[in-house]
Amino acid sequence: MQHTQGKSVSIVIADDHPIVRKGLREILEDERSFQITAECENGVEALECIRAHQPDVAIIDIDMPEMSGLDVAAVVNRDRLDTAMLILTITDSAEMFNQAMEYGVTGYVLKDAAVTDLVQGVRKVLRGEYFFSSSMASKALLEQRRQNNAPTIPSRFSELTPSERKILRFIGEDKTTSEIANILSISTRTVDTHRAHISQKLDLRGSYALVRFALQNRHLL
Amino acid sequence: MQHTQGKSVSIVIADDHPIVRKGLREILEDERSFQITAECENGVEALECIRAHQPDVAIIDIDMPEMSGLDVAAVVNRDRLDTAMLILTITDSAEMFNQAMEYGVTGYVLKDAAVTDLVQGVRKVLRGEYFFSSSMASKALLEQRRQNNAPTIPSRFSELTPSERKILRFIGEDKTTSEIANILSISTRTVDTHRAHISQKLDLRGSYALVRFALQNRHLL
DNA sequence: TCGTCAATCGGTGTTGATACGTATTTTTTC
DNA sequence: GAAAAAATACGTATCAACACCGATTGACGA
Repeated sequence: MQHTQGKSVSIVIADDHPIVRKGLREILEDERSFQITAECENGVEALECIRAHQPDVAIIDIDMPEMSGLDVAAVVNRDRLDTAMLILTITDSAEMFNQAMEYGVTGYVLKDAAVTDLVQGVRKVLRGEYFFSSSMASKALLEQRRQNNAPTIPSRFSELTPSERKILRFIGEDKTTSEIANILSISTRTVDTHRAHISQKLDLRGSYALVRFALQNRHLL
Repeated sequence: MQHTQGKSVSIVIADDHPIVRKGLREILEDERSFQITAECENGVEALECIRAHQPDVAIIDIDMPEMSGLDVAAVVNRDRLDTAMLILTITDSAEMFNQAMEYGVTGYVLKDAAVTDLVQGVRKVLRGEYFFSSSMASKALLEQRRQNNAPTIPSRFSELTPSERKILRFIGEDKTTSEIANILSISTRTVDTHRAHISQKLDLRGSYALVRFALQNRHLL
């Protein structure tokens, strides 16, 4: 990563809310060395911007139309673009966090973080360091402990097989077991089995918990 | 409503996200005559601020900890405080919109509205006029047409009785009928009856639809 | 080739919720 | 004080899902 010292830092902002963009711009422009190269209002645009301007840092909202912030990160990572990424989000879901990490995102800031957090975050990712909002950091620590120490309540979402994910999507769409069976032309018992496996892996009990999960994690499916 | 002409306009901002507050402040301070009297980060604080400073306009986020923006609006309305209210929101739910209207809110701006919308909105509510983000306005028109023309699919959410709302909240918290019955020390059959009435009023079929509704409209309950 | 895993399908009993109803008591409102 | 609305409770049949348990097939890698 370049730009470790005194030169100007180019930044691209991507968020679908103009008010948030304005806020980000003002906060960042209070820093002498920061320069906003472009503002984007969706994921596709963000990707174009990053390709075109090759900024030092991209600040990307997760929840955007067209293409989510995670998708943008995935492509930036795949194409090995030389732009450090800082993800902005309101939710602090561990799954999204892990996804982001896999896509080479090194900064993760909650929208309700302090203003100074953001500036600090940009500085850190620029230097190739990691930065997380403090509340996020505690989450990450928990996660770590979970993976190292304990066989406790592992939310093994990533272990879901393709079929299981498909079923889970349908559940989120309010389909009953027999409806799903009809749509997929398989037996209801098969769907039943898949449901059972999903519940096991996610440590969920009861049909409603499944619906809740599917609704709340639609973006992962 | 006072302050119809050239004097300075005092404004209180309430939003739990510092970044959004910063954005709002910057946008509003670009207007000569606007003056930010205070920033609040939750509903309780907002109410105190409004009471203490008696601002001309309060810009209130709906989704705040402690006390929602709607609750704040309800109290401001009940106590007949002389502050015009402009609600900020990400969702454009018709129910919330109607609630807000009932609480004397005259401005309703989506967070993804244009920056100019916000300034314009403040100006309008200050003059005692109504202001809605354009996308909101079209929703309102639809609503109107629905109520005038057609007896189609009336979501009679407001007809829910207090008990029914209470039950619905529990349903959203994943409680079964018998659990709810235990908690409230009433018969399961009573809870059954309430469920049936709720389903009727909301035109929902199946237990999952109820859970979905409760989850998606938690803020209304 | 052998084992593992994903995907498929089945039996049976139990629980939770719905869809019909009806009916009493309490509270609110006029 | 009477009418209306809300909260309370019950019967019975049916359906959807879970919780046990079991099994077979095919693919892929060690």
